[in-house]
Amino acid sequence: MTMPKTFDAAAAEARIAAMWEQKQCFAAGANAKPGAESYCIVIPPPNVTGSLHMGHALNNTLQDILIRWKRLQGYDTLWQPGQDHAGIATQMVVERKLAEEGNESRREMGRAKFLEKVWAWKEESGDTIIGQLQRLGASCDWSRNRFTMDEGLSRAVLKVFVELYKTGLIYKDKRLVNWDPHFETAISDLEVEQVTVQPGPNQGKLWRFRYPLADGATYEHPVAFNEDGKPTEWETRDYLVVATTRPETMLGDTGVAVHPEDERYTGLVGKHVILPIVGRRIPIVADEYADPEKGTGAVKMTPAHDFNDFEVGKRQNLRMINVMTPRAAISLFDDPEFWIDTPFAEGPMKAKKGKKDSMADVLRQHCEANQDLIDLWSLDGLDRFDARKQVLALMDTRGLYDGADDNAHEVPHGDRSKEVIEPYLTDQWFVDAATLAKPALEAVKDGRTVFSPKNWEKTYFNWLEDIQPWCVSRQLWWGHQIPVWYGPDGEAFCEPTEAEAKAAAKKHYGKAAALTRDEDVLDTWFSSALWPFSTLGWPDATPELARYYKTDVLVTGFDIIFFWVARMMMTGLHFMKDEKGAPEVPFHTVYINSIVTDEQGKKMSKSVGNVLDPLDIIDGCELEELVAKRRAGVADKRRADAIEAETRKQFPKGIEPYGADALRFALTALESQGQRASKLAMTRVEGSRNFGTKLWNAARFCEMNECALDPKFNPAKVKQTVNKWIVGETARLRESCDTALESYRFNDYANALYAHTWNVFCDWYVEFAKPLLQGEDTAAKAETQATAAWALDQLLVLMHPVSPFITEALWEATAGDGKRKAPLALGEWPDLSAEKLADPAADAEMNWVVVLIEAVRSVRAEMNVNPGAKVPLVLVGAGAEQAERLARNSALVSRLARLSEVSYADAAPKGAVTVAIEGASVCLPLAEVIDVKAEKARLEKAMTKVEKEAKGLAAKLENESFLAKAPEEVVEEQRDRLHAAQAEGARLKGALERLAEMA
RNA sequence: GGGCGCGUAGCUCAGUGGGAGAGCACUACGUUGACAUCGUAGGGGUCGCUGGUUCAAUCCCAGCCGCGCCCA
Repeated sequence: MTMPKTFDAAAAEARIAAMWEQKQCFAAGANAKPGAESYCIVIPPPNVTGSLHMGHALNNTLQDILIRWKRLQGYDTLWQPGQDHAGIATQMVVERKLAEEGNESRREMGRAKFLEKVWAWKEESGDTIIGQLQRLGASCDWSRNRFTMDEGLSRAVLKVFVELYKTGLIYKDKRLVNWDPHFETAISDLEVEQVTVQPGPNQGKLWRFRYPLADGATYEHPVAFNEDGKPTEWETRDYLVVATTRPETMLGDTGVAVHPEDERYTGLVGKHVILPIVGRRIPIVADEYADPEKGTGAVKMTPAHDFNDFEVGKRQNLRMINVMTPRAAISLFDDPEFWIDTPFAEGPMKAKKGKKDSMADVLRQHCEANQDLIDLWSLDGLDRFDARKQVLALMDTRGLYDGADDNAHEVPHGDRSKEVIEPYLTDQWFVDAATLAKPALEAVKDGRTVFSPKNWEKTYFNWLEDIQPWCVSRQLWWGHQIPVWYGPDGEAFCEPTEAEAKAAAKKHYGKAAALTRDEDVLDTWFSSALWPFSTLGWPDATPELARYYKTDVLVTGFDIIFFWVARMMMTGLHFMKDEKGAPEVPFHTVYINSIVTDEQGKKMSKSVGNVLDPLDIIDGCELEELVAKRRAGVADKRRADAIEAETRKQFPKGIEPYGADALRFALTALESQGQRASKLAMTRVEGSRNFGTKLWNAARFCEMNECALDPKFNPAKVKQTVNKWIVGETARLRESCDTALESYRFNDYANALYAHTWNVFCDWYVEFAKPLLQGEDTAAKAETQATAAWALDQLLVLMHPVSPFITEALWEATAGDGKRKAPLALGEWPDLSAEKLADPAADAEMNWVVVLIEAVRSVRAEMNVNPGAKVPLVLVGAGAEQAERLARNSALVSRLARLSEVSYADAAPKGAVTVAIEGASVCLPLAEVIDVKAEKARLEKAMTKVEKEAKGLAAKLENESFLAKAPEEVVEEQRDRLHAAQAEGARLKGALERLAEMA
C-alpha cells in the first residue's frame, strides 16, 4: 500500500500516544542500557486552576526533547510529572464557580464541605492538564504523577515545617505583612506587583496636613531663601506640615519624624503634636528615615500601616495602632489602643472596665457632645478609599488641609486579586530565608548548579543577597494546614501529627490538654520548594530518590526564579545529602526558557485578547469558536468588540489543524539563547507543518523506490560517491544535534534538522539517487536503496525528540517486511562519527557538482531558456580532477541541469555563455537563444563583484602590518581567496571577449 | 533610582574579530512520476548613531539615541 501524500496528524497522534502508553515507553528507566547513568527532569508542576497555555507548550516541549534524546541514548530516564494545588488561585476559581452556580458561599458551607468542592475541581482540572500534556506528546512517566497535596508530599511538607521550626528557622512573629483585603490573607513579597498610580481625584497625590503643636509650642519656619539657598525670612508657626499619599492612615499616626540634622525642626524634637480629628497626643522624633528634601521634611508615622514607618516605630518606640479590618475598612471604636493619649481615653476606657457595654455603646453617648467623636463616628466602617475622601473633607473643615501636589507613585497590588495591598499587622509564620539562602547562593557561585543562559545567575544572586523573611502562612482553607497546635494558654506544639502534638502537650503540662490547631495553611511555594525530592518519595528512602536525586536539568521560565528555583535550591541543600553527607543541590543545570508572546511581542493575556491555546493550533479552531473564547476573557464590551475585530482580521478562516509536531517544531526553532521572548507567528507553525510534509514525502519517495532497510548495511562500506556523501552528511547532522542539545541551543537543533532534511536530503540526495535507483547497475541500485533507507532511518531518530509523532508514524511505515523491535520512542540514538564516516573526496566532488548544476540553472533562467529545453554543455579548460568529476556524474548532472550532451574542450566555443567555477569554465553554446546585451550585463555584474573582492584582498595583502601581525593561516586564506578571485576574473574576462566577438 | 537585555533584509529572528545568513513575505518562471503543504531562479541590508581599541570591527570598549523587562 502506498503512503498517502500527507501525514494525517489528527488520526495518527491519538493512536501513537495510546501505543506509547500501552507499551509503557515513558516509564522510569524504559530503554535504559545496562548500568546506564540516570537522567531526571522534574516538571514545573502546572496549577490545577485551568488549562495549559503556550508557555507550558514551549516549556514542556523543551523538556520532552531533552528526555527523549537521553532516553534514545540509553540513559535511565525519568520525567517526573505532577500538578500544583495553587492555593490562592484555586480557592479563587472555585469560589467564583460556586457563586456562578448559585451555591452557598465558602463561609456558609464551612471548611470541610468547601474542601470537598475544591478536591472535586482538582480531579477534573488535573485530568485536563494531563490530557493536554499527552496531546503535546510529553513523555512523562504518568504512572508516577504527583500532586502537592498527595499524602506523601503532604508528609514531606509537615516534616520540613517541623524540622525548620525545631531548629528555629521557622518562627511566628507579629509584624507587618502584605495583606490582600480581597482574599483576606497575607501574601509574600513576591506576590505583590507594584503599579504606578497616576494623579487622579482620590489618588496619585501628595496631600499636606497641618498638625498643631501641643502645649502652645511654636517654631520659626523659613519661607524665603537667597541664591545660596540660605533662608532669609521666617514665619512663626504653631503647627507642623506633614505630607502623605494615604490620608486615611492618619487615624493610626503615633508620631511625626524629622531628620536629626534638619535645622528647621531640631528645636521641636521631643515635643508633641495633637493629631487632628483623633486628638491623639503624639511625639516628634528625630530619625534619619525622614528625608529633608522630600515634602516638608516632616513625615507622619503610621507604624501599623506602612513598612517604613514600622521600622521607624520600632526604633523610636512608637505605638502601633491598627485602624482597619481585614477587609480594609476603617475600624476604630472597639480598639482600646486607639483611644490611648486622646481626650476620650479617660471616659470610654474607664467605662469599658466595669461595664458590659461595648466601647461603641459608650462612645455613642459621647458623640452627641463632641465634634471629633461625631467625625470619628462618620469614619468608622468606611472603606479605606471612602475614608480617604472623608478625612480630606474633615481636615479641610478644620482648616488643617494645606494643599496637595500631583504625585504619580507605585502602589502595591495583589498579583491575583489586583486589589491594593494593605500593610497589615498580624501574627504570621516566617521562614528564616536569609539563613537558607546562604548555601543556595554558594552552590551557584561555585558552579554546582549553573544557569543557562548564564545571565540569569545575576537575577538569582540579586534576590538571594537581599532576601527578606518569607511569610509562609496564608489565611486560606485550600492548602497544607500548619502543623501547630495550641494549648489552653496559647503554648504552641509543632509536631507532624495531632497525636504527637498531644503527647508533647502532655509532657509540657504534666497532663493531657485540649489543643486547637492553627487554622492557617502554608504558601503553595512551600510545598513546591520540596518538589525535586518529595516527588521522588522523600521523606521515605525510596529507590527512586537514591537513583534520581540530584536531578539533572530544571527547565522553567524566568518569572519563577525567585518563587520556585531559589526555594528549591534552599530546601534541597538543607534537607538532601549526598553519599558523603554533603548538602546536595536539586539539579546541576537550570535552563531558563523564553516566554512566548504573540507576533507583536505582546505577552499573551486574556485581557489583551491575544491568547492562543496550544490545542487550538494542534486541533484547529473554527473562527466563531475562537472569537467566542477570546471575548469571554474580557469584561469590557467595547474592548471585546475590538478584540473580536482583530481576531477576525488575523484569522479570517479560523486556525487550521497543524498537529502537535508542527507546534513543537515551531516553538523549538524559535527558542534561542539570550532571547527573552519568542514571538510566535502562525507562519512559523505553518512552515513547520510543511516541513513535516516534506519529510513525509521524502519517506514516500523511498517507499516508492523500494528503499528497504538492510540489517547488514554498513555505512562505512558504501561505494557510490553520492552514498558516501550522504553518509558523511548524516554523521555531521548527528554531531550537530548532539552539540546543540548538549549546550541547550534548541534553535540550532531544529535548524540543523531542517537544513539537512530539506536542503541536503530532499534537494540533493534524493535527486542524485534517482539515476542510480532507476539505472541498470543493480549493485549500485541496491546500495543506494539501502543507503537511502538507512539515512532516512537515522534522520527519524535524530528528529524524534522534537517531532515524535510523525517520526514514530514513519518509523512504522518504513519498517518494511521485518517488524521493528520497538517503537521509535525506544529506538537507538545514532552513534556516527563524521571523522570516520565522512569522505573528503566525496564531499568535494558532490559540492562541485552542486555548484555546477546551480551555475547551469542560473544561466538558463537568466537567458530565459525554455525550462523544458535541453542544452549542451562544454566543460572548458578543466583539470583532470574536474573532468573526471563531471564524467562520473554526467547522468545526474544532465538530468538536474537538463543537458542534451556533455563534452570537453580546451577553448570555449563561439557564442557560448560562460560561468567560472572551481577549476573549469562551464560553457553553454546558446548562440541562437542568447541575448547578447543581457549576457554582457550579467558578466559585467559578476566581474564587478569579483574585481571588488580582488581589490580588497590585494590591498590587504599589501599591507605590511597585516602581513606582520595577522595569523599565518588568515594570511594564507586571504591569498587563496585572492587567487580564486583572480582566476574567476580571468575566466569572466575571456567570456566577455568572446561575447564581444559575437556582437 | 538599581539591574538585565534588545536594536542585522519588508516581517520574525540566527550569527561571527578576517568572505553578511535563515524562515516567511516579494518578483519571474515551472506540474520533469516523492512533495503545489512543491520546484527553479532572482531582488532586497551604510548590521541604531558617534567615537575608541586593532593590521582588521556588524562583532570588543565607551558615550549617545530608541525599545523592552525585572527590582526598589
